[in-house]
Amino acid sequence: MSIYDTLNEEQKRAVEHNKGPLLILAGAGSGKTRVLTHRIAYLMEKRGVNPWNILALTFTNKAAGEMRERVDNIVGYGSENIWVSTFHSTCVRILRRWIDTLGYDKGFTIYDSDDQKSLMREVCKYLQIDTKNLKERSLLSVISSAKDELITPEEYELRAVGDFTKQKYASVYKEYQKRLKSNNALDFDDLIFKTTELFQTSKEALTYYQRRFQYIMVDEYQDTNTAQFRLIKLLSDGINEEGSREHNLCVVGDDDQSIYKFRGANIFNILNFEKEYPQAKVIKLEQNYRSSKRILEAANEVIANNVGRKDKALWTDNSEGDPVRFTQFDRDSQEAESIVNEIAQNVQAGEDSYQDFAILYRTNAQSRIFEEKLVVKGIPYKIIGSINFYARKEVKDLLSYLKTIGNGLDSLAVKRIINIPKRGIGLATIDKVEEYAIGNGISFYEALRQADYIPGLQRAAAKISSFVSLIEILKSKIARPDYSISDLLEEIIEATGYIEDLKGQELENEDDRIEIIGELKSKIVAFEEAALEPPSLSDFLEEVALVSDLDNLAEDNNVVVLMTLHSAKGLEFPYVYLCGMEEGIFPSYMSIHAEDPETEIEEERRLCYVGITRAMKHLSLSACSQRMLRGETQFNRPSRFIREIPRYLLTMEQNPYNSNPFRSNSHASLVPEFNSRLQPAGVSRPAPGSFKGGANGSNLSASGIFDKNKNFTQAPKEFGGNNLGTIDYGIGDTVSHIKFGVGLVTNINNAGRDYEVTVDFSTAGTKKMMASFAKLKKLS
DNA sequence: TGCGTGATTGTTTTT
DNA sequence: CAATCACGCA
Repeated sequence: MSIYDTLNEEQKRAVEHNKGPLLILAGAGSGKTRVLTHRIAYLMEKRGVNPWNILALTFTNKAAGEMRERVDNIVGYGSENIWVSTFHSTCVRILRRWIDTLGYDKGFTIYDSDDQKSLMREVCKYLQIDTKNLKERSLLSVISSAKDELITPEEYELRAVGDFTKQKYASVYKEYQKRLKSNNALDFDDLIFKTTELFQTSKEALTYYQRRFQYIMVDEYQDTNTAQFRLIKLLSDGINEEGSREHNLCVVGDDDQSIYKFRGANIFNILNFEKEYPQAKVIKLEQNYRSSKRILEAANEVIANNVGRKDKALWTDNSEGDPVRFTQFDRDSQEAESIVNEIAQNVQAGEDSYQDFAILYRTNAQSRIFEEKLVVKGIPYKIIGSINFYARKEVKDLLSYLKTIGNGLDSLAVKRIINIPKRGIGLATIDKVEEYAIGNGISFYEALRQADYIPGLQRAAAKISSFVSLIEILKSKIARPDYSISDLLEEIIEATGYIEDLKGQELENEDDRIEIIGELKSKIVAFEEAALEPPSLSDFLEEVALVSDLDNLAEDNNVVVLMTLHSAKGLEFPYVYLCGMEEGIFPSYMSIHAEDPETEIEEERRLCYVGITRAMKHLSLSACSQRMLRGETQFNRPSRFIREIPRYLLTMEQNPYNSNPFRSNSHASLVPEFNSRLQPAGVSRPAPGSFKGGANGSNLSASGIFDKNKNFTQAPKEFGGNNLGTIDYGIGDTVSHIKFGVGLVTNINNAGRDYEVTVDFSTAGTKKMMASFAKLKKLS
């Protein structure tokens, strides 16, 4: 029996597809990584393709690492010659070799978003742009979108004619790009952009890679942006020995999981693949191997509310599974505590371990309260993505030393550390040096070396030269072949007295900070040990620039993981808690109030689909009627996505913390149908001592229970009353249900604002349901 | 130059 | 509730 026999029919067809473009529409959990890895194996084993000629592109290092590992496992030999890497690393690798043709130095550094912001700050200062009105972040996002669309500063300027704001953006973009170049630095978007630029200017480079990459695979194709699309297209446009274009391009994606529009992802890349390549073969993978029937159905029902999707229907042979749970809490603290307690109980019961649980949320800020509760309970956990390790202050400081030593042209790094620890070199001095540097067309560091010639420095000049000689000494040391990066770091800490300085500052979390430095040391050591030959400083800096939090997930083994829905894509967990299912949180306030809410809500819905389909066995959704967000209390109604899940798939619970639901402080109804009109979630910014505004447009005003204009302090009291509608059936009556047909009412419970009715259906079995959802009709 | 204070202000998601 | 910023003082 061969390894290919374990594949289903469609998977097999995808794996065995011969030449020409192939689009694999792979639903969530349909085994797409399996198909990709088996296809690579198949190409090598059965079609004699040289591993050297295969390129597999992913978006995250984690995905790349997984694919590499799985390929290694099924391919006997030669797998190390396959290029399996992220778009960004691939581009870095190419640029390291060729970027001099674009006028950059091959030792370029990569700027992260903090660096970008610092640089943009300088640009704004230089161009005298008031960053009160135009924030650095928004300018950067304009530039980022331009780069995603492969628009150069010059083109941007051309398009900006007659538009004052755009002309301003154009000048910012130009200056920003100029400074990046003089710092010999590239930002994330440049990595892709410059690679396409390289391929368009250097026939030699393009031909080289076209010849090399005769088979190209792209994972998560729905997330590609225009620049990435162009890159793939250029690479796959090569001519084979017979002189024809084969386009051996295999892309895998799921339009329903396209969640990176904000980052420039162009969903038409996947929707129009067949137009771009009319000869393309399309294969759909619709069998899900991950989730229970109920979870999958919930996901299908939610995503069905989107229009303009590629037609597909996911199904599974897995068991029915437990119902999906929805719990409505009063407060975010209760939500967190309840979830954390539940995880603790489950683990204590012995069936499951911490790593089986994931807590997913829309925004990073929501992790905080969970962290609090997890710490109290002593549960091991890992929060992905909130702050990247390499973005920590201490780490950035020390890395800036490394960068300064490795690439003196990176002025940002030099400026960052010139006064860390304090050397008495202040802003005024830096400005003078900067002026001199610009005036003489030299780098900032070069200007520092000439400090003696800079007018007006006086005492600072001596301080600068001692800094320069420190760097120079370190530079000469790293040139020695036996001197490692970890030695260098050690030396930097020693020579600068960095740790002593840290201790001297008497910060409250001093120990954490020192521990972080230790962690950096061990990461460097690990990097050096993993390398086949002694890595260079720039190798390490490159690794650091491209690694994300998520990539290290496998390092911590048995922990509960917390992350955003975006980060969760591609992962799976037996238990998934999808929390903060509230209007204004998820879907986000931004999407509800966007210029084009329809489109934005669809993206949120895809995100919800991604979240639901992460769950294998147990899915628990929750919302809070009251939530603290950045120092203010929000009152939110349950998310519309809850309502999109059919009732018969859900069990609902309300305020488990209140034994008496009538005393609940809840301001939002559990019953989504109750608020038939969708309106913005209410946010109050109360003046001290007085609540005003409030749950505008919520069910409460709609129901007439209280008026928008009334004070909130009074509202909860008034809301004590019950909303129980009347039901015209009782225990023992026969009723009919729209989906389940005819059944016998066996029990009715008062569940706070609603009745929970238990019905014994002749065909569908016994179901518990909320009276207001079930719309039961009395028959006798 | 550097530090402390109070005020202001912000919010999605990330390679 | 943060993080950032302007301002004033040593």
